[in-house]
Amino acid sequence: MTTRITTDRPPRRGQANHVACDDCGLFPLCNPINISGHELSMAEEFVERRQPIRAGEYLFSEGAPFTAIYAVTSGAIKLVNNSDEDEELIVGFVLSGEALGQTGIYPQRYPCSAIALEDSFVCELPFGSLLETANQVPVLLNNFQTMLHKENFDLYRQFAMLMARKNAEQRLSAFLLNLSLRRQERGFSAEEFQLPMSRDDIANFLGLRKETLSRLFTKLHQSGSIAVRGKHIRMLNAEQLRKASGLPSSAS
Amino acid sequence: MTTRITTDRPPRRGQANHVACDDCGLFPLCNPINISGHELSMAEEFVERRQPIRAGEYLFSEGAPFTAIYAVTSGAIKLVNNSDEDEELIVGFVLSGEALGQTGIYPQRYPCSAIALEDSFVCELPFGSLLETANQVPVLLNNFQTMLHKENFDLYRQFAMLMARKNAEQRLSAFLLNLSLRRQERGFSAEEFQLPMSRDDIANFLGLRKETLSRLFTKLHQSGSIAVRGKHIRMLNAEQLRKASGLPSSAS
DNA sequence: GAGCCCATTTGATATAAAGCAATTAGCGCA
DNA sequence: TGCGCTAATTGCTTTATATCAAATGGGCTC
Repeated sequence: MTTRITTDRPPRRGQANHVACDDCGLFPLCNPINISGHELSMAEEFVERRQPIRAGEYLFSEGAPFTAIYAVTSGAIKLVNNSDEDEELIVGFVLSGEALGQTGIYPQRYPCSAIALEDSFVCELPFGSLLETANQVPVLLNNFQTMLHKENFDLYRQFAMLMARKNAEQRLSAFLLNLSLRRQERGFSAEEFQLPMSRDDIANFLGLRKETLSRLFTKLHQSGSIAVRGKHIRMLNAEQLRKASGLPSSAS
Repeated sequence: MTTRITTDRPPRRGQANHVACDDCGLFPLCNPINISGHELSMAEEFVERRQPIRAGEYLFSEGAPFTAIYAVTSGAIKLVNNSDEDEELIVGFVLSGEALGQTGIYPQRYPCSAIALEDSFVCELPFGSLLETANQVPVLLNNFQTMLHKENFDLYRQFAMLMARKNAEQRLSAFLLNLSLRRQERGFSAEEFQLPMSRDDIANFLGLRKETLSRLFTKLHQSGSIAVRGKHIRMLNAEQLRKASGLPSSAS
């Protein structure tokens, strides 16, 4: 085996592990008018492209003033809440192609910290530029609102309310389906991938202990739903996993 | 003991059990400009005031087109998700003075059903009117966005993420503190009140069994945190309850 | 390539909550 | 006021997950 960190397949377009612009969650903001003919791109002027961030580094910190929205173009980020003094509380993971920081808009402060799970690249869209341009391009603000609402609903409200009532196996099943689906949405393989986070991080996010989580990985492996080898996951039977998740139809 | 249903104290202003307009969550939308001198009130023209709704009746149904935002002026409403075919999933409670229906804006459909827990009154603010007026009064839209973000953060994101990791006692403690705080915000007594919902509803919302919940009420009662007699609650030691909730400082 | 460190897995036991059954209490109605 | 229905409580048993402890494994450094 080589020393390559990931065995992910490349996305539909662009370089391996890097998401292409038109698969990126920030695309509707970077390119608010992309209909035939018109070409207003904020990307050229405002977006700071491909900034590197090393594993463990903070992209922004909880409570810091809200200045920019980001998109992960490669790698992965965890969102951490430290308000509970003693231990960190992981409130979400941001995958390659997904946006983060949007939720800072309401109180004008980031509600959580963003920490790189592995060496990553991000694009930065300063919020000031966004507002300035929004006056000329109303659709921009609309795109932003849509993004916010979608995120609030999909990522937080539904998922968290479900979590509160699901048992350990259902939580892990739902989590894996969720990751797989999100990868698919960004043009990555939904069937096979490397988990960017540790077992501890998953356990933290799902409100379980790492021992319980480990046993569950073993159980899902043995039941034939997935193949697990360390962080490498292969989805063998998504339908079975969906049943195990206790979710109605399509996991958010 | 008399046959009066509730022993709630009256709010700061207005009739007993009815919230006054300026304690109402819809106030910033009904009266977007209430600064000295100006008086633009949507209330006079558009708001349908004090519509009665009987216990068990639907105010709106999950999936129905989004037409209006409501405020509960007296009584209480439960928000129910029926997407899980077999059983209902209670995703929240709306108390007197609070708004509901706002979250229908994104997909233009109500994401859950609203069912009266007891005979109640609501005000209705048609969304069409809101949009029309918003063109003339930009601050209106801003108030609306603020309301949405606040709700998404307070009511759902934080609360639900906490729930997923809290044990039964912590959940119930947090729930009671949350109710108490919300009553206080609307000018009702935070120390003593009637629960508008059944034990089954609370258990459903908190992801617990009613037997577990019942034991916990007994436990909190015996520990001196609260006094319970059926649906009547008296908060005896909020600080103790806060500790039991495992929440950092002020429960949302 | 060997050794070390830390993440992960596995095993054994304790504990919290669910599940089931029976009793009690509250409330509407005759 | 008493009856009857349903909600709520309580007791007992089972199950799922946490907890504690030990063993294994993978990746990194030298």
